[in-house]
Amino acid sequence: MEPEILELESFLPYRLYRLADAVSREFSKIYRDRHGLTRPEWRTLSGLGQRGTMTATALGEQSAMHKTKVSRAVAELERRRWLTRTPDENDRRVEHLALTKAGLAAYCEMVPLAKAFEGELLERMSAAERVAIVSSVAALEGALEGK
Amino acid sequence: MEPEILELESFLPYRLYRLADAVSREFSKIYRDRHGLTRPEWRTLSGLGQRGTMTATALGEQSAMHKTKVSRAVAELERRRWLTRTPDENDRRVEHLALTKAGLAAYCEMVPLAKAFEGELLERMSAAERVAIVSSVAALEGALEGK
DNA sequence: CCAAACTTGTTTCATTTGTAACCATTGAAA
DNA sequence: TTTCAATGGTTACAAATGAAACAAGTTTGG
Repeated sequence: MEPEILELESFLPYRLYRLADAVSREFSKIYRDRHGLTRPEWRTLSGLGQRGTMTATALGEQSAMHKTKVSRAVAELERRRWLTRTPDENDRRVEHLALTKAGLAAYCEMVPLAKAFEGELLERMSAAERVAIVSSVAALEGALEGK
Repeated sequence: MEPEILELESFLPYRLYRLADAVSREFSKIYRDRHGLTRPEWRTLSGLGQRGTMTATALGEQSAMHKTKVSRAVAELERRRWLTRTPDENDRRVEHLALTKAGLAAYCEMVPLAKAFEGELLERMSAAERVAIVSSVAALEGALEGK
C-alpha cells in the first residue's frame, strides 16, 4: 500500500508558523536596530505604554509571555531605567510596573514605526484580503480554543 | 499632546505570532509525546517522508530551517537510525538523505495524526473561513515578499 | 594550472528559552 | 491560631537557537 503523504508546504501549522516567523523577524529589526530590544522587552514596553501601569502577571497575560520572560524583560527595562516598580500596598507580593519618562519616550518613538510597518503590509493586500486575514485569524484562534 | 497608543492585542505581527505559536505548540505535543521529536526533527522527518531523498540544503529550503537546525536534526535522526546518508558521487560535499524503514514507519504513523489535527481545526471553522485563512495567509506572505 | 571565491555541512560559543525548583506572601481551612 | 494550598515573582539549570568561524570540496578567472 502507498504510504500516505503530508505536504508540508501547505500544512496549516507549518504555513502559519513560517509566516508569523517571517513577519515577526522582519518587524523585530525595527526594535532591535533602534533600541537593541528583544521581543519580550518590546512586548513589555508596548504593554506598559498602552495600559500605563500593570503587574508582571497582567503583562504576561496580555502579551502571551511566560512569567520568566516577563521577569527577565522587566529586569532589563528596569536596568535601563525605562520602568519603575512600585510595591502594592495591600499585597506585598505584587509590584506595579510603569514606564519612566525615558521608557515612555522610547515607546512613543516606536508606536508610529510599528503602525507604519503594519500599514505597509496591509497596504499591499486588497481590501477584501485585509478583512479576511483579520477575521480568519480570529476564527482560527477560536477553533483552537476548544482543543 | 496625547501619546499615540498601539493596541498590542490587535497588532498584526503579535496576533499572528501568538496564533502560530499556540497552534504549533498544540501540534508539537503530538510528535513530542509520540516520539520525543523536536520541531526541526519533525520537519526533517516530514520533508524526507514527503520527498523521499533530499540534501540538507534542500531540506532547509523546503522547511524554512537554518542550516544548523537541519544539521542537528539530521544528526539526531541518524543516531536513531531513522535516516541514512549517501555521499553524492559527483560532489563530495553533498550527502543524500533518506529515511530508513524505521524512519518511514514513524513518518507513516505521524501523517494521519497530523492530518487529523489540521482537520479538527478546520472543521471548527465555516467553509468561508477555511477559504479565507488559506488565501489570506498566502496574500500576506506575498505582501511580505516585497519588503 | 593555480589562487581566490564560493558552496556544503559541521562545530563552537554566546544568547534565549522553558521547566522546575524556589522564596516570600497571602488566603482558606481546621 | 496554625497549618496548608495557592499566588506573585525570581532563579538555577538544561536544552534550543543563531551567528560566526570552520573544514572540506568545488568552481572560476587569470
